Amino acid sequence: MNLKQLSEHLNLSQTTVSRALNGYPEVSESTRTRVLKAAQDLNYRPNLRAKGLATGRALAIGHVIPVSNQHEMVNPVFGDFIAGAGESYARAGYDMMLKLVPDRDETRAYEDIQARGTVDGIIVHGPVINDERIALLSRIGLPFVVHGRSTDVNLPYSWIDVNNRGAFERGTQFLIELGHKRIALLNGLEHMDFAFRRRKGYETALRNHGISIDASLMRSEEMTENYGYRAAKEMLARSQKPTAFVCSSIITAIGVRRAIHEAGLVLARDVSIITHDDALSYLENGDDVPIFTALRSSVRYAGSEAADMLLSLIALPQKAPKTRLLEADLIIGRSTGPAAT
Amino acid sequence: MNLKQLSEHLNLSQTTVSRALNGYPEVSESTRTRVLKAAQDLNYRPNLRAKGLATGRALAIGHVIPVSNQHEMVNPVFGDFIAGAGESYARAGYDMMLKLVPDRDETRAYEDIQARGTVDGIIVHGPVINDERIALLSRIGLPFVVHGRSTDVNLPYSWIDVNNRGAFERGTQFLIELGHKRIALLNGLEHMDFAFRRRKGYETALRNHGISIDASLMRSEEMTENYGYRAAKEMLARSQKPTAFVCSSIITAIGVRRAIHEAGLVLARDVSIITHDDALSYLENGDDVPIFTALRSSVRYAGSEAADMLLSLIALPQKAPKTRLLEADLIIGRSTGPAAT
DNA sequence: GGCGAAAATCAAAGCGCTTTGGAAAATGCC
DNA sequence: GGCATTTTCCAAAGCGCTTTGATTTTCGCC
Repeated sequence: MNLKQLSEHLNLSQTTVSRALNGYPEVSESTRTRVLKAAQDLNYRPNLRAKGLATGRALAIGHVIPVSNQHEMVNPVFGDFIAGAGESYARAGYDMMLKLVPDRDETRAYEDIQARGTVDGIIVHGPVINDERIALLSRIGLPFVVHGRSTDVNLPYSWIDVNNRGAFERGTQFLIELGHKRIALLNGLEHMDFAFRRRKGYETALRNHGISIDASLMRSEEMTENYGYRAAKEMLARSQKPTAFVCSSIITAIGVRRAIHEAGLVLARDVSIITHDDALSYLENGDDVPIFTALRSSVRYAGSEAADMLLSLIALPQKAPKTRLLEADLIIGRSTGPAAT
Repeated sequence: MNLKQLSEHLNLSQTTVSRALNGYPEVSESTRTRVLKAAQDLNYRPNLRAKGLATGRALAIGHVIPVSNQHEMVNPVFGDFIAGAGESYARAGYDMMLKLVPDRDETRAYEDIQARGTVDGIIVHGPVINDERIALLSRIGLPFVVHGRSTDVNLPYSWIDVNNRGAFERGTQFLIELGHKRIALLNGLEHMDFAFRRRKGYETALRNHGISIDASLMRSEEMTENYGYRAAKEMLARSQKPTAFVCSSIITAIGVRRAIHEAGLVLARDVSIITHDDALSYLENGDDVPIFTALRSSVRYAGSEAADMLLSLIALPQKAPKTRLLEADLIIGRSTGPAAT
C-alpha cells in the first residue's frame, strides 16, 4: 500500500492525501478525517526512504561509537545511554542508527555519514582530550551533540556531561574528611576526557588539604573488574597501603572489593571505597542502602537529554550550541568509614 | 556532489557512471578507472536514501529490542552482541538500526518496520517461550534471525543460540560430581526462552542423579547483582543451606559472592558457584585463572555470526532457514570445590 | 444571481539513484 | 569494404514521497 494506491482508493490526488496525512492546513477537515481513517484501515505507512529523499531529512539519528583496535572493549555504559535516547527518539518518530567506527579512519567515516544522508544528526560518544571530531563535524555542518566534553577544544559545540571534576573533588574530599590520607585513584583511560577531569578533581581535593600527590597510588586503565582487583591487590600488599580507593566505575569497585576480601581486610572498616556510579540498570548499587558510597549520575537520563538536545538542534538549526552540566549525587553507602588509625 | 554532477564533470551519462561505480560489466575498463578516480578525487558518495529507493534495498539491518514496562532493565549483554554484529555489517557495507519497542504494541511495530522500508532484515532479541513475533515476521515476509530460540514455536525460522539446556545440565552435573546435593538455581526470568531451557538442564541433571527438585532453591528474576545477593543471603540463612549455586549471569554470581562473604563463609570451600558467562568485554571472568567456574559462550561472537547469517539470508532469500547451536565451554575457576561434608 | 476572494483540490516536477530498452561505436569475419 | 555481432554508452522511466504553481470549488456579499 503506497500513497498512489491510497489516493486512488480515495479518489483524491496524492497531493491532497499527503497533505491530509501530514497535517497541512490546505485540506478540509472532512477529507482529512476521511483520509486518516482510510490510512488506518488500509494499514498505510509512508515509505521513509522516499519521504527522506523528498524532504531531505532522514528522520534518523546516528550514534557513533569509536572502537579502537587496542581496546576491544564495549563501553558498559552504552546500553543504558541508548535506552534513554531511544525513548526520546521514539516519541519524536526518529530512528536510531548505530555506527561502530574504527578510530583510524574516523574522518572518512564522518564524511561518509554526512554524504550518505542516512541521518540528520549524530551523538558523539567517548570524547577524548582535544577531540578532533568536533572540529570536523562543525566544518561539515552535521548537527551533533557530544556525550561528554573535550578539554582543549575551543570551538563552541553542544554537549551534555557530568561534572566529573566536581564530583571527584567532592568524593575525594569526603574521604579526606573521614581521615583518609593515602587515597588511591583507579581511573579510566586518561586520554578520555571524563577520566582526565576526574583526576583533576581528585588532585584538587588532595591539594586543598595539603596531601601530596603520590603517583604510585594512581592508575589509569580500561575500567574492568580485573583491573580493580589487580591494582588493589598490589597496593594493599604494600607496607604503606592506601586506606581508601576512588574508582571510576562500579565494576572496578567490585574488583577492588574482591581484592580487599582476599587480603583478609574488611570493607569500610579497614579500607574504604568510593566510586562513580552511572546508575546502570543491571548494576544497581544496592536497593535500600547503597553497597558503595558513590557519585551517582544516571547515564540513561543523560541519553534521553542528549537526544532531546539534538532533536531540538535539528529542528532549529540556527540556534546556538546547547550545553548541559549534570551534577552527580554523593550517596553514602556501606563502603566508607573513618580511616583506620 | 551527486551522480548528475559527477557524470557531467566526466562527460558521461549517469547510467554509465552508475554502472562503472557498481561494477557492472557493460562498461570499458578504461572508463571505469576514469570514473573511479574522479569519484575518489571529488569525494563522491552515493546518497543511500536514493539508492535504497531505486533498488528497494535499505542496506541496513534492524535490531529490535523489546522493552517491557515492568522491567526497565537494559540487557547488559546487548552491547557486546551489537559490537560483534557491527563488525559484520561494516564489512558488508550495511548500517545498523536500533529500535526499542515497548512490548505491548509489538505487532504494530514490526509491521511498521516492514512498511517504512528502512531495513532489509532484523535481528530479534530476547525471544520468550512461544514468541508470537516469529509467526508475525514469517507472515509479513521480513527476513530475520532470532538470537535465541522459542520453545513451542513450530514454524521453521533462523536462529543462533547457545545450548543453554546442555550447558546447565553439564554445569549442574559438575557440581553433583563434586558431592553437592543442595544446589540452588538463580535463573533469569523464566518466560524468557533461554532461562526456561536452563532450568530444564538443571532439573535434568538433578533427576539423572536422583536428587529431588526443591522449589525453594529455585529463583527466577531479572539478573541483577542485588538479586543474587538477596536470594543467596536468604538461602544461606537457612539451617539446611545450599552448598552450591548455579547462576544465569556473572552479575548475579557477583551478588551471590557478596552474600557468601557477608555470611562469613568462604567461596569454593563452604559454598560453590557456577555461572553462565557471556564473556562480556567489561566483565571478564578473571584473566589467568577464572574467578568463577563458568559455562562460557561469547555473546560477541554470537552477534557477529547472527549478522552474517542474516546477511546471507537476505542475499539468497529462497534459502531455507539457517540455525546454529553454539556450545558453551565449561571452564574451571576458583569458585567451586567439593561439597563441605 | 453574479462577482471576487478564500478554500480545496490537482497535475506535474523533483529528490538522487538504478535499470530498461535502444542507439552508437567498435570489432570480427568473409 | 560491408555485414552481423559485440561492446560501450545513453535517454528516459521509475522508485514513493513532497511541494510548487495552477485550477476548480465553495462561500460571502451586494
